Amino acid sequence: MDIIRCLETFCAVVETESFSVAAERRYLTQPSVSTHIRDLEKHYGTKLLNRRRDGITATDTGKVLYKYARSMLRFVKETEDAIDDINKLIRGEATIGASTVPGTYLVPEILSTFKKKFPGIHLSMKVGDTSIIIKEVFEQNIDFGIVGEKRKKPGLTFTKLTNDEIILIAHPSMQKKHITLEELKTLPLIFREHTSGTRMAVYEKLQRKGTAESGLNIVMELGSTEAVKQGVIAGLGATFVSERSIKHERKQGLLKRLPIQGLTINRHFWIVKRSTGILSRAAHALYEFIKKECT
Amino acid sequence: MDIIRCLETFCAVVETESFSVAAERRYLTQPSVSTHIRDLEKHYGTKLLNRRRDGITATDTGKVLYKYARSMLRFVKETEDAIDDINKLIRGEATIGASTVPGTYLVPEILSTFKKKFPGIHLSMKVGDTSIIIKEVFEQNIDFGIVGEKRKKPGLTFTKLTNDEIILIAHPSMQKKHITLEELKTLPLIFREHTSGTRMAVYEKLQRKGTAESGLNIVMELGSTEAVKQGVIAGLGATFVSERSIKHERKQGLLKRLPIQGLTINRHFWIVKRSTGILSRAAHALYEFIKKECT
DNA sequence: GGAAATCCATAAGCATATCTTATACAACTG
DNA sequence: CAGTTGTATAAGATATGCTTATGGATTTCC
Repeated sequence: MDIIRCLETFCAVVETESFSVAAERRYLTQPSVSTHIRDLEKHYGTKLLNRRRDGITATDTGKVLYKYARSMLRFVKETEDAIDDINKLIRGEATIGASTVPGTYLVPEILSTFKKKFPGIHLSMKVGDTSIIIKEVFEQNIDFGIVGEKRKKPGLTFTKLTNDEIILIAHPSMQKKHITLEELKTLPLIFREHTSGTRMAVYEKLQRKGTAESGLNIVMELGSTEAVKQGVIAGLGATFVSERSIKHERKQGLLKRLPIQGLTINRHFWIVKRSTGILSRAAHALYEFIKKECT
Repeated sequence: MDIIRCLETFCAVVETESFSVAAERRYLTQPSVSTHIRDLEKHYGTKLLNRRRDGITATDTGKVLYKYARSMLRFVKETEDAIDDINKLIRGEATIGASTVPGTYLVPEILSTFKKKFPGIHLSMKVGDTSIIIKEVFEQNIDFGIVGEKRKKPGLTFTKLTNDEIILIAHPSMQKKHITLEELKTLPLIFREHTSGTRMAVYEKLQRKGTAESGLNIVMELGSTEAVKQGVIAGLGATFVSERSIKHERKQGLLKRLPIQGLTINRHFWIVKRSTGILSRAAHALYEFIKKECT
């Protein structure tokens, strides 16, 4: 039993005084909350919550546990912060390469996130053809590369970064189960600014299918993915996002996916590094970070 | 990921300076330790341990995490103690019933353990025929009962307590895969004192199979299950124990099970209570405790 | 110098835990 | 009294974590 997880749920229940509300807050279903609480009650050998019709209250024991649990969760957080603080101090540099597609659509965003966590690491990226990037890795000019395809070459290791599909999402009230490319042209769309990697990837793909930007019905441009999401939830239009970024919202039924017939925008990449080569601390941190972000 | 579990492993590795030794200490295999550490390193985004041939050392970050982890684990323990302390204060009484077999072999031990955790609860037990116990539960003379069989009766709920098989264990060097009842008679045996529930259960079963106590080759009588186990590990003889109590030792290959042809001592019981009846706090604690102990 | 041993990493298969969906049940609410 | 709200339970799907087996790197011993 993952006690930290259960205690988080327990705290949520105590604070919201409800299993079902706590479930929402924790992005779980209500039955999961029930089992978390049951497990805790079993673990500590005592009842922790009074289930009454007029709301949930902690028992005396539950109140004590709540105090401990809160401190414990705070402590877990503190630990993470402490390690993060150390990471902030790491200095060094990492030089990576990326082929055109990931170098345009994927890596810049990741690097910018990485930079926040490791501000002391100086990053540089070289964008070029897959063959060039692979050659550069082999010749130790860059620490590692991110490319769109795997190639056999002794001394190099390729690791797959999981698919990150870009999907169209709409308000759940939307009747249709899927739409055609033609229908897409009339659909009210919300987008981020032109420089967004997701937006560029979508445009490129649409263009290859014969649909130009001007052919779309863009009703709004917003500054952040979050704002765009909220726009869709508010029913202002549909948008394209990476599948990963809307897990919660889809689970909660706030958004629904709207497949487009004959159009999937699937990005999957490979990370290539020398099999034997030992990475610098900075490069290693970046390597692991990218793997973590794309898995 | 169960972070507490991983941190426990991490601390064990730091303290033992070895993955494999830590694995033993934690009753895990070495690959499990590897993944725990890998998961932590991924989680915190940084290397935590230096893997060198001359032993494992924590990185600077690892050292910091170790300090946090130790406090965290201490805190988890403290929380448990705090709840236990509250449990100690619970006063009340619980009256249960048990049919002859569980009332002799199983319940006394459980009650004694329970009494340590809840010293303020006054316990009493009535032993009698299954039918009588069930009647007593129904008539609310006792809080609940533990019986050897399930009977259909409206208004009562039966919950199965998992099997607790009593098995013969021997030193792993023992050649044979299994033995006969005849061979058992010559096998050097270690036992606990006569009043042990396990011992009584074994004797009773053997007697029914036509083997008296005097027919056994008892070489030693020791005071505790732990001492008996150590005796077997030391190669002094074989013994009977409940399957549950030797999980670790069997996993580690310190002990092996020695099945006896035509002899299984399998105890499984039912706990019976009124379907609607609400138990007192004390009785409820005992009810949950028994379920927890026997699952 | 080479064989054996030690120690950690990785892979594959399997067991178990943990989710989710569906359903039951109890207590209010209109 | 039907409908609604809120938690418990059951069953099935999925994910996680553990173990066994294996590999690679390094050291030790003869």
